[in-house]
Amino acid sequence: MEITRETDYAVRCILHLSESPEEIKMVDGIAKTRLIPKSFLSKILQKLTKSGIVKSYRGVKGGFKLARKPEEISLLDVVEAIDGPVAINRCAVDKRLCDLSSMCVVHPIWVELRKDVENRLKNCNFSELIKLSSMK
Amino acid sequence: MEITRETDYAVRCILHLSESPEEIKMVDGIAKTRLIPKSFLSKILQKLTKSGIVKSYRGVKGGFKLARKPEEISLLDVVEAIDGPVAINRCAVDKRLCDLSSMCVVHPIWVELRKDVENRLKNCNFSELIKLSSMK
DNA sequence: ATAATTCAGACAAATTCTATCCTGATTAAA
DNA sequence: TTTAATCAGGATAGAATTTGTCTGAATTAT
Ligand code: SF4
Ligand code: SF4
Repeated sequence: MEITRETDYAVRCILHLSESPEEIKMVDGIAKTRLIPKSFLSKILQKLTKSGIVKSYRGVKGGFKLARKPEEISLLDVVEAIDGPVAINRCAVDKRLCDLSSMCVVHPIWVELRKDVENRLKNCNFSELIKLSSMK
Repeated sequence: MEITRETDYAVRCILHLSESPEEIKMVDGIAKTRLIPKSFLSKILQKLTKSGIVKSYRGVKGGFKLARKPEEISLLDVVEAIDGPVAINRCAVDKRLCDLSSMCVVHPIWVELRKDVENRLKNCNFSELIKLSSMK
């Protein structure tokens, strides 16, 4: 039960952009400072753009910057943008995916755990994370 | 971020065995009543045996039964036996898996979330789950 | 126009998931 | 002692997902 590297890369990337939310940054620079394969990051940024977390600027002097303020972006936003819903178990996102769900005693456990994980991720925004890094 | 089907099957299986902890049950019967592919369940039961959750009995009238009481088996035990550690993110199980971990501000978040999920799963044992099913 | 940059999609290697099958070992019972 | 039932372990394999790469088209500042 792990997030993918892709998701971790996305988090690194948003972290990077959060450090100077006004600046437009290029894929190449982000990739190098955050140790992410460049062309892979390119794809990730497309997803982040589609889900409205970053904004893209094409052409010369183009690049990416946050679409909203760091405090308005949660870890959950980023994780869901890349990996889809944090399901924990498939039935927790849609009962109908399992024929046993109506009589299954474990089902409610997964549903509850899912909510819990989601809440924790939702309560963690990138403004807070950045503050932690400036304290070093 | 999901458990695998294999893990879900394992949980179903332990649930089944927990309903009559003294009885030795055959793969075929468990597979049929819990809707698990038989040969796959066979493999799963091998893992559960190796990790000491169930005991196997070979030969005629052989099969499987729980190695300890249902209240002494947690969801975490089963999940870990099949899927390995509940990592949430790779760095949460071993910092050294990521070169950035020493200066990463997200790392502690994953570590904490991991502990939290583990505790929830640890606090859920199969005796409690069975009680829920008998209340229907 | 030109150069720089993202966008979109096709492509593909590696890994993991989801099994199946076969042979051999073990055991209870006839 | 023979036989049938049952698990153990390993080989195999298709499907899905992960983890990327590459290329050409579109866009834009200069
Ligand atoms: S068996 Fe229960 S826990 Fe497993 S997928 Fe079905 S409903 Fe969910
Ligand atoms: S970048 Fe941070 S969160 Fe991601 S794997 Fe490395 S230490 Fe963990």
